[in-house]
Amino acid sequence: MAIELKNLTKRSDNYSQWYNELVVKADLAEQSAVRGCMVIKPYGYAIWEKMQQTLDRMFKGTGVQNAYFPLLIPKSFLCREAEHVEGFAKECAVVTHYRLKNDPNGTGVIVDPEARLEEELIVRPTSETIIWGTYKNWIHSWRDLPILCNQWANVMRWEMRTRMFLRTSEFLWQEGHCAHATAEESQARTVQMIKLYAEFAEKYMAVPVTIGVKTANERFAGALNTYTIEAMIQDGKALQAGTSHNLGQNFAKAFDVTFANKDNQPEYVWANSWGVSTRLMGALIMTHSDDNGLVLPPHLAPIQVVIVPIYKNAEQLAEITEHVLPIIERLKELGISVKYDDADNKRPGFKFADYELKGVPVRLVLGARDVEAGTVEVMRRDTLEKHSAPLAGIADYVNTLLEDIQKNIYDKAVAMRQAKTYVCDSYDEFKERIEDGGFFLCHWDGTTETEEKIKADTKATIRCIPLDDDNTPGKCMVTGKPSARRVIIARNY
RNA sequence: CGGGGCGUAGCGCAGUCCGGUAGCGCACCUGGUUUGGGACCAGGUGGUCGCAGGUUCGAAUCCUGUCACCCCGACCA
Repeated sequence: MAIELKNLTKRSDNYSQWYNELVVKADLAEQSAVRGCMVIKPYGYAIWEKMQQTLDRMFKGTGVQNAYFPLLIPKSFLCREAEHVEGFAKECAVVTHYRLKNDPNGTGVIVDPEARLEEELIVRPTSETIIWGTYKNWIHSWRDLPILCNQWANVMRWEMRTRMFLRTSEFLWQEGHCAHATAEESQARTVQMIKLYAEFAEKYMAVPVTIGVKTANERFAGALNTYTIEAMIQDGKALQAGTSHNLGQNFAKAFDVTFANKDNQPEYVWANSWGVSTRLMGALIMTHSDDNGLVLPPHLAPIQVVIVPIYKNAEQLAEITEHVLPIIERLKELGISVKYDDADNKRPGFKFADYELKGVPVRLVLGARDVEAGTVEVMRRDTLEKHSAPLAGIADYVNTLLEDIQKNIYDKAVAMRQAKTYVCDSYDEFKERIEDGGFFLCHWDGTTETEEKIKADTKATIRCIPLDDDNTPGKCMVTGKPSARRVIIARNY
């Protein structure tokens, strides 16, 4: 198949199309028959699985256990927390009937009007309500706390406009829901989990992120505080990659979840919830990819090394394979996933392009020439550089190279973000420069009005109030009123 | 819900203005030659032109209606 990806550039006006085409051609996903939903194909899902496995390991290291709660939520549950229902009501899919029947007027089936549910069920947009409805029965005493549960699930938000991985009607995610005996413990857990997400993003995805707090405007519906990790995409836009919410006692009060504390006094429990979704796939793709396709970080690449033999006939292939097998064995010993592509229905040039498109970090090529010279050609996906290396000890060499690539693409992403992060004190200058994207570090007077003015004027929003140590006060860029510190303002996905 | 666009083979498109045998590229099948950066030659398979009406001897093309999907907004992780 001819791949035309190289004809696209990453100018911001067609970045979206470029991204879409990349997702489809790299065989990650495709649009489904259901509007706004996507089919994740095996290769795309393999990357998601790597993410899942890594996150799961990290969660378990903090004492979190996996559980599963129902897909359908009674409407009355969702309505219990006022802000929560306000936040999600506009985008919920609703189950109203439980049966179909043959259409009496012809062919096909219709919804049986007799089978109307007494109470409608909502397809979960998130699970706080059903989980707190359940936790109520689990929690009686301070000895039952904390409860640290996570679930891997799908959720549905009936978005008007969708984009593959970044915003689909149905998406896969993980949602953690913790119940604690004290406000301090719950707050500590909220921060712990956002930091865990940041570590995952930087160490495994090689995506640098900024940890921060959301403004009241951008906060999760029903939360006291929302912590976020914000990544920067190659076109300079921001992408919220994960959130952790301190829910205070809001949900405990809504669902009447109390426990007897050590003084035998009833007390509402303290809650937090945190999640990351298949949106991380979007962040991964948009951060590293180039015009040749995906660039996957070695720590998450389903195939870390591909070996392509060059041969003219079966005898040559047999000879090359003899040299390749020990390499594969040694790579596997080192825990490296390797694919030996000796298929003879595709020519080498096609394979090269195809594995580049799919972002495989390292390619080894072995032909008669190499066998004779005792060498192998090594190509690294991040820089597209190739060179010859000795066949002896090649697996260990590749092992080091993979770490090199991991570090390099992270450094590159950091440099890109650095180059597009600006300190700005003039609103006029801001309005002009925001058109080209980037993070703007600006002073803000802390009011929702100013935030909304910025949004109305420029379509940019306050992405977060960073958690870093730079707490220099100043004057609001817009109103001139006092500001405690700079915040990140950007356009976002 | 506003503003644009599109619907013709599995995919990407031309043909529509001006009605007259359904076309091209890729993919697929067969045979051969190839194989160190997306192979080439020859032959072949495949389509109720989104759907429903209408005009006409005749409609992918004109008229009316309708349904999808895509992009840009509003909304949002």
